[in-house]
Amino acid sequence: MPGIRKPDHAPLELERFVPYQLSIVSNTVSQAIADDYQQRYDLGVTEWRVMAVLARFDGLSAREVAERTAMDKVAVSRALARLVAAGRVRRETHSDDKRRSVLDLTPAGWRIHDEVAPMARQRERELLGQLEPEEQRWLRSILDKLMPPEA
Amino acid sequence: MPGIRKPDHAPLELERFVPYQLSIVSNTVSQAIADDYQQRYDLGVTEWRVMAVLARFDGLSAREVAERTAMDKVAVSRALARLVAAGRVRRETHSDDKRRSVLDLTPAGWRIHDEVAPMARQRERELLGQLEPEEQRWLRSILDKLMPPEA
DNA sequence: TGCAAATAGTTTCATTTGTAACTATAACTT
DNA sequence: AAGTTATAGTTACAAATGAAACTATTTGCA
Repeated sequence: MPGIRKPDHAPLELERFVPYQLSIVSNTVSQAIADDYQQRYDLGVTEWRVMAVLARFDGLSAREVAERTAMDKVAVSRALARLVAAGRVRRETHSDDKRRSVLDLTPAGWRIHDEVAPMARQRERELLGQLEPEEQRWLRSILDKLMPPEA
Repeated sequence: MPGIRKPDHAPLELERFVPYQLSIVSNTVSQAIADDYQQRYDLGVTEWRVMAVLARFDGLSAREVAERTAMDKVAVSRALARLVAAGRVRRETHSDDKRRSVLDLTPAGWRIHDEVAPMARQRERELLGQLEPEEQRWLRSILDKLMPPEA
């Protein structure tokens, strides 16, 4: 039976500490989503995020993908290498600027996207389903406020 | 100028997708806290979490630490190895069950705890400070609801 | 023009992390 | 008591991640 500490050290109560709670909730739901597709499609979280932005915006460069996914350029480069090798993303070189790539989902990439996206949405529904409609609205507006400007 | 995709593929809008928002907000604030102490004390996030629970509950075993930090036992074992080597945690063997360890912060561990805990609290205040008091209450009660039962 | 600085992206290497296997001790079953 | 199963914790190996150096191209400017 462990003892409760004296209060003069003012220890943190992890389970009521908001950054800790955010981390647990975030990891739990992200893991649940990842479990849906990781093994099934041999697709990592970073790769899925890249596919998700390319589904919305085609012709992006790798740097633009990095901006929109809050990933760094090395992570994007590695994810793209795998996606291109797997035939899920097409990579061409920009005609005016030969440093830049021009990225698109291939038909195979679209097929995977169209299967994974509904699963991700379903998990989001399950998460929000634990809340009352009023709470769902508060959570959304609070997260909008807390999101860093760049992201 | 990238084009906007046709809607028939129903691409995910990452920046409004709640699991994604949670991940960004959580990583941003966790990183800010970690930046406060990582280099300064040569202390990783996992190590800090272990110290935080030992500050509240002394004499825990490694497994109990793992439960209370939502970390797996390997991560706890590694964090403890570093903490013990650095003289921040004392590890003894349980008298009745020689498999179990009995863990406590050392005076050096307490000194670090007493410096880091206020910094962490300050970062939490800064995060919540972006919100109205009403929003802060909603966020707290929503996170309480979303926290998985074990954690 | 020609040279320095900036940008896009990749590669390399070290560190971190995750999974599985392993050791040691204790608990359960008969 | 003997043998099986479960538990606590560590170790070993592979995969993921991060930081820095590197290549190629473009931009800024003297």
